[in-house]
Amino acid sequence: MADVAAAAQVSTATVSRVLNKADYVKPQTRKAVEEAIATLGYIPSGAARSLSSRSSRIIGAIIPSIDNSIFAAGVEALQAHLGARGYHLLIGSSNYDPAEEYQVCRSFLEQNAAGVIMMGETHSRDCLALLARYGTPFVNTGVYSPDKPAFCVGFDNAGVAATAVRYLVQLGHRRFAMIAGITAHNDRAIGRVKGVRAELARSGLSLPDDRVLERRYDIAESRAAFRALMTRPDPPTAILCGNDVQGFGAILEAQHSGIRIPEQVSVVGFDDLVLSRHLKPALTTIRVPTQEMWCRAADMLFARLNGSDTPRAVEIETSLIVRESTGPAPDR
Amino acid sequence: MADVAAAAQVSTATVSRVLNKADYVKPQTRKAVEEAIATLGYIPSGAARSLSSRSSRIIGAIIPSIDNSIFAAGVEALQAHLGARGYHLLIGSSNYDPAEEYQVCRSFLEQNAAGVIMMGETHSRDCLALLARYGTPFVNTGVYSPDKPAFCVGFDNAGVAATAVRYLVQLGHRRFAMIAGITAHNDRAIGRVKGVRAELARSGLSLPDDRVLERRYDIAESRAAFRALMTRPDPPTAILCGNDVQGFGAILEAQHSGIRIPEQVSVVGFDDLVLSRHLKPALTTIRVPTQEMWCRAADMLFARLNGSDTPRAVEIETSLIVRESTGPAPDR
DNA sequence: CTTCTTTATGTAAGCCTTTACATATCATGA
DNA sequence: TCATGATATGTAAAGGCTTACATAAAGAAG
Repeated sequence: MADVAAAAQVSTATVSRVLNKADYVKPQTRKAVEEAIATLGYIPSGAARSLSSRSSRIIGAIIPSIDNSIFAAGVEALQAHLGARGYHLLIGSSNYDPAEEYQVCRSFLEQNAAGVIMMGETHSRDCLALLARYGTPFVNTGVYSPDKPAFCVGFDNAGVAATAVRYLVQLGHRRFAMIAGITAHNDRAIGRVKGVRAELARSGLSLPDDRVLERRYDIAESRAAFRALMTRPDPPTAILCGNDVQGFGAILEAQHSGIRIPEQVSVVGFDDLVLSRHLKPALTTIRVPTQEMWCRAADMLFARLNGSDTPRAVEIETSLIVRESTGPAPDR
Repeated sequence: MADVAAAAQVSTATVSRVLNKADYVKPQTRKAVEEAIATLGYIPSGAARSLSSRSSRIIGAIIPSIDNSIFAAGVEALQAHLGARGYHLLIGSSNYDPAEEYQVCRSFLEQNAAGVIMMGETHSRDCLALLARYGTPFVNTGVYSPDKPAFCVGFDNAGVAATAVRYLVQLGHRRFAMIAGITAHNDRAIGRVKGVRAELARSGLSLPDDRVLERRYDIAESRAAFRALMTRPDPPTAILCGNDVQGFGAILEAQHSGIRIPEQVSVVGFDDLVLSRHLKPALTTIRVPTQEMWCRAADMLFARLNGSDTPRAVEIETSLIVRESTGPAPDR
């Protein structure tokens, strides 16, 4: 930086001002500095900047599992969004484990992250305490809870799941089952199951515990779950899946075992991954604008970082995408 | 840090020594410091550490596109690997564009990354110059070039692709086609095409330019490519895909348009994504131990960072996984 | 018991910025 | 012409750590 200052015949303070796009700097001076920066190939030290300004241009994102298209797409979009604004993305995964989440969060604070994005709203006390102590803003994604104090951007998982149920009930379905995500420490999964139950109750229907199979978001496990469900004495005519990966499992297993979707059983996914529309039958699912969600989360962080205000809870719009995997309930 | 030092009744230098697990520190002193750290909930400042030590615990990874299972799985594994060693993962994506790669690389150096992992070995001059100037070690992944100066961990794309061709030739195939990745700036894609051509040549066969369709790694585009290939007057009996996503496109399109795989045409993928074995027919493909590859890349970086030595080029083992999408060439 | 090593700890400079404060320059209106 | 306020730039301290160097304590050797 001293070299740049010397080359441009100004002080380092001025170089800093040019770098930070702020304050008064004569256009002419600015130009001289920018040229010096370019010719010298000067790259400012992020460490020094962050040490000196006690804030970094790093945003941390804690993803349950990057190895899931829905998160991968989100991370991709987030990275681009941050990059375009001069920010860097630090990522960590929690494996749906609050303890790991805490560790990752700690490591983000170690790097002096300016903000943190997390999935869901269930976090360990320690994690929240840490964030609070450092005054680091964070936002929860994938959930929409206007009544809670935390910032969030997402949707009402229960409500959205209910939409799918309503549609199936209209199609005449009465015997439901679910291949749900593992609900432990996963409020989104919990919400979806709750939403399904609540909506069924509204129609005087129910979802016995033994018709809710909690499985990891994994094709093999979901295939097995689908098979198990369909080989029962009284198989469901409609299966709601915790996400599209589980929906894929159902459809692929049906292809293999000759079960006809939607004639024998309707299947609904959640997320609308790219593959969903290409499967045969194409998967009816809930579309979630993941990319938008993550970018909004970043924007909320930015807003808070520079003092502009932002709504505490942002709801993003989801929609039921009806494709070929759902149809009228079979006659009995 | 001063607080910790005071609480443990030592100097900050000693706290630093405890933190860095080095030098002589009496077990008793170490214990006192560790307790002080724990009770005070002290988290060292990464910025200050990196400023002072001119090295960080950050590794940057430049991924062409995170939104591709193969990279997502790699990133996931890498993140866990680094996290377990106290390192942080900064990610950026290049979209297969050297200019973007350069920018990302620059931003990593800004954060004083200790090392960088990139895909492939085709990088812009500027990018390499930057890395050299900062003395930041990097390793190329997905390629194996023992003769080149850069560190790398991967496999010989041409050679591996040739394996698949050999297998198909043995099955009696003579009319080949390829749905390849976009080869611009992508040495892996180039290598695979080259390998296919070379191996065909060895059998006295050839692959006309109009039988190599370069498409993005995208299901819709690959489906269209497969359709285009199969509706020609003289359709191929074997199609090699640039990766599994393209293989999925082929299989899914076949399901939709009633083309029988492998009776009419054999299809081979590349990567062995999770989905491949679940499709119908299951996709014959090349298994690549991605997770291992990325972790090895990190290890090579670590080795260089602490002066231990490491081979310059590491080859990881791939294997042809024969499943249902390949079979004898149809009689003509 | 010295003296010399080895081991353990302390002191303080330096890493590269940002930023509060000081200073200099320049229109502007009286 | 001269205050005056706005604009533009400089000075230097501070931020939290690492580490070279200095020093103190503890064994080992004589």
